[in-house]
Amino acid sequence: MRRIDVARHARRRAEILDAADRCFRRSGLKGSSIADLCAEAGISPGHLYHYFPGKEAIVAELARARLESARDHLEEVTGGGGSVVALLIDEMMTQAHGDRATSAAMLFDVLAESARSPAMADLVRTYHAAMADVLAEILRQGQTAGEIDPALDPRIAASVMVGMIDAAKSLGLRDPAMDDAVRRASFDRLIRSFLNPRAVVVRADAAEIAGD
Amino acid sequence: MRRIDVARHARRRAEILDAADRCFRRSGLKGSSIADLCAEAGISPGHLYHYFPGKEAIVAELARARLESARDHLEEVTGGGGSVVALLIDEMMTQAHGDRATSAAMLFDVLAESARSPAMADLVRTYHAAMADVLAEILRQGQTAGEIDPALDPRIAASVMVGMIDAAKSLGLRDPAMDDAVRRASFDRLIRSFLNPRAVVVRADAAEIAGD
Amino acid sequence: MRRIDVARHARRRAEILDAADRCFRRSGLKGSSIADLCAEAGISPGHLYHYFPGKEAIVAELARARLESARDHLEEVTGGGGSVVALLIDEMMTQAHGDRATSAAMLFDVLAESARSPAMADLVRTYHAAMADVLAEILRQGQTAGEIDPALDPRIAASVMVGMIDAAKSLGLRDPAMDDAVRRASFDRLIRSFLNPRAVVVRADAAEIAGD
Amino acid sequence: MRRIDVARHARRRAEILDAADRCFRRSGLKGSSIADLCAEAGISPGHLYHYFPGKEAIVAELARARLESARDHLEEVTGGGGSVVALLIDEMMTQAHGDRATSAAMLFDVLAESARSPAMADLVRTYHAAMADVLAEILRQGQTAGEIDPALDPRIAASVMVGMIDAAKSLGLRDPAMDDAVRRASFDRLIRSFLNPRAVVVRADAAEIAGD
DNA sequence: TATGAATGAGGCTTCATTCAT
DNA sequence: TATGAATGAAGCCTCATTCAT
Repeated sequence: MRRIDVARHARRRAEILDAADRCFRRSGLKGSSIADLCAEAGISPGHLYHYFPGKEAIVAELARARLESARDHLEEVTGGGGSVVALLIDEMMTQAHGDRATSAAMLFDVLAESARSPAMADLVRTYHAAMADVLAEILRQGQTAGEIDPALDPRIAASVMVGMIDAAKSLGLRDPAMDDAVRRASFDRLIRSFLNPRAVVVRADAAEIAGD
Repeated sequence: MRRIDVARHARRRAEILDAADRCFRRSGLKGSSIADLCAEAGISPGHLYHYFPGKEAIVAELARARLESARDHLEEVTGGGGSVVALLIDEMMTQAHGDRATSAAMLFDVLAESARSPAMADLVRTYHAAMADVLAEILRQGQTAGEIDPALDPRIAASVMVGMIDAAKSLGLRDPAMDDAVRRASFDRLIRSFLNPRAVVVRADAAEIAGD
Repeated sequence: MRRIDVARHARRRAEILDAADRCFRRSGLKGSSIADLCAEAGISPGHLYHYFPGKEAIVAELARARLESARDHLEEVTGGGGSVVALLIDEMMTQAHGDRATSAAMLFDVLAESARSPAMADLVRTYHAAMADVLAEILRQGQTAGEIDPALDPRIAASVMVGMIDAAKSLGLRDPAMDDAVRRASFDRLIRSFLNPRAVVVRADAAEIAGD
Repeated sequence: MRRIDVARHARRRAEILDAADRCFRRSGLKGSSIADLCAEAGISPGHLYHYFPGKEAIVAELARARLESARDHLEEVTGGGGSVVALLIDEMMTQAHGDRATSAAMLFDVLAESARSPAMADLVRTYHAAMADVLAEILRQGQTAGEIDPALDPRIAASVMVGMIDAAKSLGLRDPAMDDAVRRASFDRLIRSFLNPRAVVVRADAAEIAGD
């Protein structure tokens, strides 16, 4: 008698998560009420509990989904060839764009919450490690290709790179007036000179000699 | 009598703000109730409204106070001599330490809120600008002293430095297991090679020649 | 096919009632939700309404079933020979044992509800009368056998006996630490001396003379 | 500035407890909502939480108050002289009267809850012990006065007496049509023959000889 | 200045019940 | 017969804020 069952359930769940995502971006984690989520999802307050055991579970699942998709995206990007460093910087600027402010807001909400909720802290640590692992692999490729200073510990540098992505987001909020070209140039220099200071110097010298 | 009252009033206000600060660090902006603040400050709920028109005002004033004190601290530190770059890095590590997690949590709460509340956004922008101005002055001194690449725009670099402080905080939450020496070395390299890649390379070469 | 369906229906109903019984014992009348009953019975919430018009009907039917089975049990026990008084006391201790606490809890829930709901009050009165009628017949047999004071009104004494069964249950909750042998001895004396004080005295005298 | 303070607070608390008592008698423990209590007490829903941390606390305090007052009442009654057994029976009938049904309902609600909630079980056990201690003292006096069989363990008999009070309540609900004189006579015989079977027999003999 | 009583809206969650399939 | 999606009222509790004292 039941047929679609699982698919339908999963679809509904996803819809609710989407609605929750919109609410959380708009009003923050604590600023969004269950009633808000339900209104956004177009369901009744009671019905939400057929899909999730509570608000915390929704937050956790959404946070996990976002962190996971960030990692997946990184993994996917890795496949192509080309300059690893350029790729990294592109990635960073991309992360800082899009629904820039709201995306950053939710990330910072999650980070703030991770300082208070052990469960959220676990989530954040786990997915940070996963992202850093993916990035470390990219960095190792860059070292093999001679693009990146071989003396750098890839895993530690990867962790720092994630910090740079956060920095890009924080600057997006702190200094939204900054010109995008300037922003990109700054992070370009920041990342390049961290990953391979020698290349930066050489390039600068070449430019100088060329009469820049 | 007038003067004493004014002083008393100001003192009380400061006490309440301190209490609020403790609460907000502990439980977050939305997670702290007026009752919590009052309990922490040792006053009655009604009385709190003699000092502040509402919770939002407390949050705003506290945020302002914190941003202002961060700027003041920077300004104060500037006075001494010594290596400007080393000073910057020390400053960054200091910021990342202390009640590290709780301090970061409140900053991220404020940043997240700034994506939603125009008033908070103004506050964040204004004080970011103030901090960046102070930092820019330090960087200029470094350029005069030959420590920092003179090609760098001091004001833009200053903005990036603030982003690095945020990055240090975010990494403190994302990767708390990272060794402090490693963390310091990473940020040392990050900042030094951003501000003066040539110096980093030269120093590395010297170390190599010395047979490291 | 008709017959099978009817049997199936009855069987299902009984299963649901059993599940409800377990829930009600565990969590109380108001403490058990329809969802709980369904989970325990292994059916869906919607389906339950094919068998019962609502929760109240389940409670009523279950109460009736329990009171009825108590009466049936008494009736059944009556058949055998032997001392009627001993049989009564055994019955009382048996009632007080088993899933003692949970069984008592449900009885008291029903009694309490009977003070509020006229329908429940009717049920309780009706089945009390039925039980007392059965017990009265036992007592009459005891009087014929000379075991019980013939001056006692059997129907009234029967009502009191039911009260004693309730007392045994209440003491089980009020004083669970009381030793079972002590409990039995107490109720033994209570019942025997109520039903036939002379026999108790004579027995005591005999014991004394024997040099106890 | 505050003056009445404590007295006012205590008065309000008592008023709320009274209102709660009325609600619980009327609709049962689980059947009374916080909104009901507040409406009955004439306060707003939120305000109740200035006096009690939650519903459970109200239930517990009310249960405690009732059990305590029952014990105090017993203690008070003890003071007078006269036949201890008569006093006990009077007490029992009194307990069974008054707002009989509602009082019994609340007791049974509490007993039922004690089978599920450890906290309530503790309360019930504690106050049962207290009541039984008081009763035991009365029984000891009766033994000294020669009214009660000296072979009886007073503490155990006291526990059984409490069970009899419960039985009186249960019979009030099960068989409300029973004539009060009959009810009294039954419990009179029950208690007297339990506490001193010999006296009952002697009295019966005397009555018989007198030509009853 | 200072208290804490008081409010009522709103938060999260549970529930008995109905409905489409 | 059987499911489980769906509802919306209600339950307990918290909150920012106001008011009488």
